[in-house]
Amino acid sequence: MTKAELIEEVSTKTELKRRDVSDIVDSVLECVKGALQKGDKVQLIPFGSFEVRKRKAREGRNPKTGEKLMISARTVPAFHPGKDLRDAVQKPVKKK
Amino acid sequence: MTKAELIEEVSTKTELKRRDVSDIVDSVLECVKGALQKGDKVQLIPFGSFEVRKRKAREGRNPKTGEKLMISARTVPAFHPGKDLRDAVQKPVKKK
DNA sequence: GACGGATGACCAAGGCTGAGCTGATAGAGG
DNA sequence: CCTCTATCAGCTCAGCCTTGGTCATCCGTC
Repeated sequence: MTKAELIEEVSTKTELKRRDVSDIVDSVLECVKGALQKGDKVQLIPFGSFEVRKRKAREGRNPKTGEKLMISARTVPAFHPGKDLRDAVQKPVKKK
Repeated sequence: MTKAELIEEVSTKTELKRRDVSDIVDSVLECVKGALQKGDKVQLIPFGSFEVRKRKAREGRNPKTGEKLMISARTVPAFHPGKDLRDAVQKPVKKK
């Protein structure tokens, strides 16, 4: 599902202009990005939370050449799913 | 940052009603959840992608008692950050 | 606006899985 | 049309993930 399809679906659901939906979705992503830049956590309860994770430096490896290389410590964006999402994606094999 | 603050900020940016923003954000999350339930991937380029990840069954451990326990295989929601996000959360040490 | 219900964070310790390294290409999205 | 992402290889270690109770907080209702 692409952003266009998502916007299509949302505009249908909410009966709002696709332009507005697109605008809002874009702004939401901008805001989340901004918050993460500031190191803030974004909580979309009960959907999940966006947060930044510190990654320590480690020894990686070039999968093509097999050469060892140093991966510097970095900050990566992470998403922690909420209960709603975790439950939703579970296969209906086991119904709780 | 909570959902309310996010909506506040987005409504300010887009100059749209807070009610509409809230409605749309909610619908977006619903759509993403639905797509993930179907096993689809949701691409919010260049922000990132939501996808489901298969987790193999493994032997866990009760951190309280130390007892071993079997963790059944499961499907978990995951978020893969896009280039924009990955770059954004990096410390401004290196400005591109 | 205030309260209640619900959800998330937190913590313990330890083991193993999965992410992620490069980079070129192909395909698709904006 | 340009940019972005997925994909793939093999290998390694670090981060995560488990339970469960409690506390804070967030959302929604009244």
